[in-house]
Amino acid sequence: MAKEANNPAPPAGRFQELISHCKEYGYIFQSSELYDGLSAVYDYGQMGSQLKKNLRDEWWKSMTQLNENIVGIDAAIFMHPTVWKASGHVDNFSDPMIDNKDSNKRYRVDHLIEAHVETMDKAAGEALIAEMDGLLAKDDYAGLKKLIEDNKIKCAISKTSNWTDVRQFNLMFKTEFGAVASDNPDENIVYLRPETAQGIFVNFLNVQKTGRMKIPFGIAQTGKAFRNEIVARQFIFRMREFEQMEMQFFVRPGTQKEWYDYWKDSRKKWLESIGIPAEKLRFHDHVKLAHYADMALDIEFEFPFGWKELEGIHSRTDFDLTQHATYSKKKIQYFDNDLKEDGKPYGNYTPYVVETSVGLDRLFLTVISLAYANETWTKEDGTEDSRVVLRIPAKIAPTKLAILPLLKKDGLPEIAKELMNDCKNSFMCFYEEKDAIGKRYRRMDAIGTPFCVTIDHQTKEDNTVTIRYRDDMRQERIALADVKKLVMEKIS
RNA sequence: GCGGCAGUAGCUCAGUUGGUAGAGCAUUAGCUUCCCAAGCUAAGGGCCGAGGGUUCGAAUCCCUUUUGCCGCUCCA
Repeated sequence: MAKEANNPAPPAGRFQELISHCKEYGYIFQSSELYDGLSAVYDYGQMGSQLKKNLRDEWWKSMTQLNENIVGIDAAIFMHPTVWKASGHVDNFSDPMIDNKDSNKRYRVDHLIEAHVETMDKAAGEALIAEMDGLLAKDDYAGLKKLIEDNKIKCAISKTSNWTDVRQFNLMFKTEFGAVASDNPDENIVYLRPETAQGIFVNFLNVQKTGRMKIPFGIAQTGKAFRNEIVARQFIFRMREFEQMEMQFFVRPGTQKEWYDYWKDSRKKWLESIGIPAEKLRFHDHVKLAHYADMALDIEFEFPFGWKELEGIHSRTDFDLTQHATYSKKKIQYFDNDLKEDGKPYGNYTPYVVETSVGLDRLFLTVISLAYANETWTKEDGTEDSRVVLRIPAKIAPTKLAILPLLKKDGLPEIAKELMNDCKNSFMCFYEEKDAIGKRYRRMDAIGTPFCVTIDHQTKEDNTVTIRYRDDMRQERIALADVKKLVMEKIS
């Protein structure tokens, strides 16, 4: 029974189908749906949380277990507020913005004023810049708006001065720390981390010393990060609360290029190893580099809505460790005992960092959008048949094996439950005795279970069962005693 | 955040000029069934996204709000 996927396109419509399917089969629900939902926040359901965990475990294993020089940590979400000053997030993550009501075009206030200054004579321009800087330093948004209006600054598109109020868009969430509010509210502010990387940098010395780590070495971490995005859309692609899987690799200065190339290659291979086809992945070099980077690229995946970033590889130089050394007034260096060509050790230096950072939610979306297929075909009797199937690779599928007695009588359930008890300690199993066997197979296809075994009357006679494969619907007869071993082989 | 469109059962949708809700599939409990959904019987499930207004009466008209989609903007 050869199958043909009948709907490779259109992507937009298929994407809607996928979102519905994720909800219907317990993969992803909108957060607080009972109360109409919370914008761009999602919950993982009974199937989704297991798939997400399997992806996280696979990443964790590939980093920490398979690399002797990479260790893992789990840093807190709350960090000292100064961390975010040192990292640059407090200054760079918030810019006053203003909208033109006629063109709906949004501008950064400083960019808007600076563009206007270029049309003025030099002295007047400098005075205006000085005035703007003064207002920006005081966070005087009303004053900035007045400055724009007084100078009759116009929108380049609508040519009008019909502006909204100036607003601050700080992408970091703030909350209060400690049960009792201080007289000075600023003293109580902590941020929800906008990235997990800083938890690694501030623990660099702890891990290096207690783990007796020698450069080059890496520190891996998975965890939640939070960004108050202005617009967060496209399902779980851009969420306000999301999970990152990051590894910061500390190297000798001057060797960052070779490690950057190494991880670029290594990470793409890993993505392919969990079933992402090479032709659906591409590198995209950053044209404009962030303040901390000397090289940066995205590994992009062709999502149903286009090529978008899945993972980032950044050469962060010694920016972060140097910043934390400056702000904490503590020395953050590494003594390298390896000998140079002249026979002397490399000595003290601040290591350079190559970062790999992948969004776990985006990886989830990648895997499930590749797996989803809505298929129809013609049966031997000429009638149409169809199914929706999630071809999630067996090693990351949430449920590995469904155990199905053909009938719920004649002792078949007893044999099935015995097999269930034998297998469930080794991998996730699902037991089902209700409904016709074909219907149960369809349900397992819909949640992505790669293997089904059916216990029938012949099982009682010769201890064999039918195993049915999700991907091609093929079935074969194997010994009951071999089921566990076969599944273990397929998922390893 | 701005503009446009939309929100009826788990899913896909119907609901006639305003008269307080239906279908199919799904679910649950039985029956039947010896290998690929859609055989029989029965049951459960919605105050029509939320709040307010107009009206004798609102799923239907108006306002606000929320969520989603598309475009713009943003994404160190």
